[in-house]
Amino acid sequence: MASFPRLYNTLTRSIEELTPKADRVTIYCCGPTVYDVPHAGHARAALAPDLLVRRLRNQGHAVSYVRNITDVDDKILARAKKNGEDPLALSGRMATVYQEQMRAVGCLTPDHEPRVSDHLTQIFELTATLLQNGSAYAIEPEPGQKDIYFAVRSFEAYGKLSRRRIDDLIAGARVERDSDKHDPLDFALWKSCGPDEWGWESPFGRGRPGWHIECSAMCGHYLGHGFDVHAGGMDLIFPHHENEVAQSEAAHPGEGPLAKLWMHNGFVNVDKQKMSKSLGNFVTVSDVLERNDAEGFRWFLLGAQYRGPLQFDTETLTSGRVVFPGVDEAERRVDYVYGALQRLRELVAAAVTPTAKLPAELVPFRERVANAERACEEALDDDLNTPVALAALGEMAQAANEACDLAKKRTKDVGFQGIAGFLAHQILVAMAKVGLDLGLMHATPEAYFARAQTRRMALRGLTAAAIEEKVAGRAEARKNRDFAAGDAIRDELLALGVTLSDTPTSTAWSIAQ
RNA sequence: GGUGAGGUAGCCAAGUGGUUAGGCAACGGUUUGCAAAACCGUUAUACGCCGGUUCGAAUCCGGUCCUCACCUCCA
Repeated sequence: MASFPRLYNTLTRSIEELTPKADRVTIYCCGPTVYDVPHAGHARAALAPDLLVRRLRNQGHAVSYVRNITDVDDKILARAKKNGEDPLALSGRMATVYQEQMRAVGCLTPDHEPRVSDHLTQIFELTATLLQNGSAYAIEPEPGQKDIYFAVRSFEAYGKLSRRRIDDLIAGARVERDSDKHDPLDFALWKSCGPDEWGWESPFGRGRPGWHIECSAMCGHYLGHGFDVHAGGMDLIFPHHENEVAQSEAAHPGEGPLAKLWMHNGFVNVDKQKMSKSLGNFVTVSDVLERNDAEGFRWFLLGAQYRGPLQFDTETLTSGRVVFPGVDEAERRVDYVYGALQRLRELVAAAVTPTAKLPAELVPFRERVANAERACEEALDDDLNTPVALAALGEMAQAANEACDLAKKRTKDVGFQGIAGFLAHQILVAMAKVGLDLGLMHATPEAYFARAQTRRMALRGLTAAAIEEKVAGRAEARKNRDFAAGDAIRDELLALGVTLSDTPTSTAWSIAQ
């Protein structure tokens, strides 16, 4: 029986079960305007729909996922001018960075990543439709040029998404400089420009599209009118999404709403304030990935439910180095879970004896893991409650560690080892499933720890060869039972950030964050 | 002014009427040559404030204080 997640719908202000119109769930996410590198907030915004897509696919549903890239915009033009760069070269460059970094934080590549510059035709068509049916009007600042505006008052339902009344908006009265508009709330579909300015030839003369029209044109082109889920940041509810609704629904009268369900993610806050370019308090994704593991960052972002605020703390150490304590903490959790996975894999590698009936002392482990797996899925289906889902994954890792501890105590019981290995295999399967939903734990533990170690060594200016030389020296001292000398070396390494852990046969080392 | 979100233990963060969220940090213990990791326990009868409803409220209702966001570009 097919089931679907329940999600908060901004349109109805309530939690609803996602009920797709057709066999394929259609999802559109408002991506970034690419005039600069992405910051932590962009990553959070990409994450919410990514979780939904993952969950749906893992439940066996077909999904069409579209995330646009706005590569035509006045901010891009302004930045390009400043750089002395072609605007599309700048936006192209930044789009690549965005795509790479979103992939790095574990976001699936969307089925389509349309760019405005490739969809001018669709924008022309939509604009023409709105002109034809009286939803939009043209003003001619120069002969042969046209500025085209959407007539907000022609769309009766205007304000239904953001719950604003037109008259309240007028009362809120920003100063309107462009008095050519019929109404101060009207917004541009097409902005004319001179022959030497950045723009495209259109049926309305040379110019550039307005801010909102590109999303209406692209979501309609890829998903049709009336798709299932439209996602984006909370700051887009008004005016961007309100205007999208107005444009698209005015162009498709009688065809129902543009999107059935609107999901909006909360902000990443720095000192309780929204992280934003204009405040200058932003931390870029590169800043974080330089310092922390990508999965640690993802875990951090999942640590708060997507609709609420997420507190991003920064701390400057006495050394001057800036660290992100919250991300560090999340990364330690990732270490913990990978550590448990590694132990499970070792147990499986040693022996696996499939059995229909586990001994009584192992039954509780299997039950805990099954419960945690169910809790994780239920949490995700309940409006993507990722903090609860992460707690469930942590519970699985803890059960795994306990089971491994138990097996370790019984190393001489060969029969038990095989059965424990079988249990370990089952736990691995369950954790892999949960990891797939969350977009976490997709590396092998060995690969994860190797990459973490490489990065942490680089941060501290250490090399493996230097560390191993010290470790060898300590092993020699310990072999001679000169524990004082051995401990001195260990303390020396610890001061450098290297932690040693002795096993009966060898010494492993790891780097602190 | 209009609209919306939120205030939960030292910190982060779930929870929308009654049975443990979870994590981090700190401390104690098991284990260890000593450590690390792992495991167990404590910190924790926390829910901005004042009333009300109820057998029972962090959770519902009324009031109030504070914070943040959107109304101009924003994920």
